[in-house]
Amino acid sequence: MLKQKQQQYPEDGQPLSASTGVQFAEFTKGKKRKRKGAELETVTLEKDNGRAGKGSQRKGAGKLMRFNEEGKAEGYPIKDQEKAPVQPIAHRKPESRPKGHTIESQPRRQQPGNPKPSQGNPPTHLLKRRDALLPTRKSLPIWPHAEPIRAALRKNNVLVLTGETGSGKSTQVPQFLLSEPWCTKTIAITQPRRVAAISLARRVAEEMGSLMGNQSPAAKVGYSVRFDNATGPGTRVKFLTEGMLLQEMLRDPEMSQYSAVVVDEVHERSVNVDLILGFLKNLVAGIEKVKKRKTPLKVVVMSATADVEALVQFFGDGVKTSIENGKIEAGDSESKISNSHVSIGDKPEKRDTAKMIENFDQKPTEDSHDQISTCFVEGRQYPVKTIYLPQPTQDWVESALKIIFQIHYKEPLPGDILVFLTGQDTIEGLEKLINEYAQGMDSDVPKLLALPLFAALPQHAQQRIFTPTPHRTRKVILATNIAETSVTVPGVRFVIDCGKSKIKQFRNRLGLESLLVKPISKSAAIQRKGRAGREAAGQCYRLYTEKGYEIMEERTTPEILRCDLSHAILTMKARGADDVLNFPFLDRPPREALEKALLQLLHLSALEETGAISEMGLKMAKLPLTPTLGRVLVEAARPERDCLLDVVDIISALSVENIFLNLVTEERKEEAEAARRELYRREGDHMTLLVTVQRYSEERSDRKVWCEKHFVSHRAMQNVMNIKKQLLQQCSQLKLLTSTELPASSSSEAKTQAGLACILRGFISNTARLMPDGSYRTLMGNQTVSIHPSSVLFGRKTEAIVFSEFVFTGKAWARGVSAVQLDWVSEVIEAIM
DNA sequence: GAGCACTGC
Repeated sequence: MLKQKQQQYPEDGQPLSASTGVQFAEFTKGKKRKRKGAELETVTLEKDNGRAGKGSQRKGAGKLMRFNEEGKAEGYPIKDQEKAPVQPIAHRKPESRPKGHTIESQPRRQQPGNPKPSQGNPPTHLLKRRDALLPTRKSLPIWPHAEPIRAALRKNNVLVLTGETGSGKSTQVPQFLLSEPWCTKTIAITQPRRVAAISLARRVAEEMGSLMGNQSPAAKVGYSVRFDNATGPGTRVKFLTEGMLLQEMLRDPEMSQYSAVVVDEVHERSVNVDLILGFLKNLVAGIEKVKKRKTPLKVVVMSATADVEALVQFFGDGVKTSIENGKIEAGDSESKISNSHVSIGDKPEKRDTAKMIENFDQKPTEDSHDQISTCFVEGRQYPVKTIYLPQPTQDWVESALKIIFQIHYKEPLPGDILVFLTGQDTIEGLEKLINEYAQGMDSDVPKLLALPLFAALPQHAQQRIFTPTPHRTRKVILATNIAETSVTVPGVRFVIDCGKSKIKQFRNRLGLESLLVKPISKSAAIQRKGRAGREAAGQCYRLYTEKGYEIMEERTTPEILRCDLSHAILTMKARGADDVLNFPFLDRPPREALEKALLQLLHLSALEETGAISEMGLKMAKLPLTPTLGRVLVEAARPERDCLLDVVDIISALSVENIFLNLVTEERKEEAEAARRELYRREGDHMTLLVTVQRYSEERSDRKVWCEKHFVSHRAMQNVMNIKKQLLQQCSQLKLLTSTELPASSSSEAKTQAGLACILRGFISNTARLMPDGSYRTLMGNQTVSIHPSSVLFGRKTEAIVFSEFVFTGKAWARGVSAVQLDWVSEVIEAIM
């Protein structure tokens, strides 16, 4: 069977014949250009061709590879960043690191005569490095735009900047603004991911000849991410994650420490970025009831895709329009803008990069903030040829397999293949098939090395994609959409895109979330394709037809339209944006979703009957937890509960991915069951988590060995301890930690009951009772739910349950389950209804 | 007796 199939792959390196069922319609430029709606694609191709020669001639381009062309060391996830904050990004090429020293170690070797950093002058080697980097900076596409950008922000408070991949916007824009007369304080630049914030800060520090913020009081550059704050009194450029800035905005509503906020990667449209933009809009327009700033806050919104119109409209009169229309449709706003506005400078279609700033009045008012500047900066990308399937396929694992071997036989090395798949199971399935087929290859054919890549994969296995490809070998990286944004895989010239991805969707009616395999959007398809053209010209095989591409949605549905909104709304209320139905949303969630979330917050007593935020709600909003978990924590601090320390342990464990390792074989599973038995508690999963965290904390000899013995993830437990520490700090700040709790003050039975009562208070909508037929039905909603097989209560019958997770995967499952008494549940429900 | 894309405070 295997042999037969192998013979379908010709050995002479010719493409597969029609008999194999794989044939591709070639993507032709001319044909495509005439087609409307595919313009973005066409434009990229055109421009790519134009830039290819330039790019390849560019000297020193390769040396910058550790950063992408924006000077951004794109997010290889170093999970234990806080443990190794100065660890070089995993895929940095050794030669691209500063030679002979690191920024971190050098200061200790200061010669006595050299100026000390604390005296305000950076060490000379930093200045040398700064000067050496200047030519590279000057060659970035954004460099010629420095003056227009400065001029635009002198005139207006808001700038929308579209910069394609490789334009250099993330590193250069803050540096352009630093010397401006209005810029007397700090510039904040937000990033969706920790690694990006950290590595951008490092890069900009190098370019500015500065130390990192926590190394010297004079250091000008810093970053701030959870568990890792590297800022100091002299920090003028501060990279932070979106979540970090949101927390700051709750504590300092007028953002008094900043002169400007640069919101980067807006096109990714995280819930956090949507909230930040809404708050900034209110702040810039003076709508929010915050203390007025003495100087206006400058706002730069940066996006990779040309969504300028929507953003301009948003900061212009967006609020009004969006309320009138209920929901802004992308197409709608586009046509409106183009009718009422002149051209906004160079569109992507043009290759010429003349001055691109043009201001245009949205509507004349006395306020200058109604004027928004826009700017487009081209990127640096090699051309990528797109190849579609002639016929749609159901079995993309099979199609991918054929194309992998077709490329392998036909295309010369080097040139690795990146395959986008939906999840772990399809990845592992394809990996197995590749290895089977590769065994049958002739010895004169180069080898194939299949490497899986998904977030749940252990760190060391993920690292394998960065190790140099062995001689006469082609890597095939099988990835989820982690490779779309979070990880840049080096060496890729061929992309195979299955056109699907798993998307989480919250169902308001049922109050549960489900994970669905859905077609990706055009913008995601373009993003995936672009991964083939980062180092050289490439090819993208799409496992769908050209028609299939054309019927894709233009862009991925923003997260705010498909998630549980209770956290977002609590944040809004905590910031004083009381009227959530009229909040300036870039995309307005359906009314039903907003109301569902408001009701949920009311049930948690985070809101008063009037809809105003309660004192409890304010505390919950300041905790790095979902509203439900926040509520559990606040409940535990009440004197009559008095079980805060236990509950912090449980919540910390609930805040990380599974702390119990997932075992594959039956044998290992049984082994794990036996080893964990001493941790399991009949009260359920929450008390089991508590015991596990307690035992781990008590372990004084070797915690790693303890974890191995109990089949517990050491990495997850380290994370639990970090979160625990942070929660305890915040509890003390919020005056929650004033209880007289003593470990021996009450019986363990009473403590368990108190802990469960707190969990019940937070998760009151996630409760179910046992029915006579043995099934469970939720008490608020009357839906059938089953205890997930991963629970210690699986297969057990108890009169009522409370669960911390409610997911739908073929069937409604309760995960993280505790047994409770039915009258406890009824009591709480009666009290809140 | 099931199955889990990806971030982040």
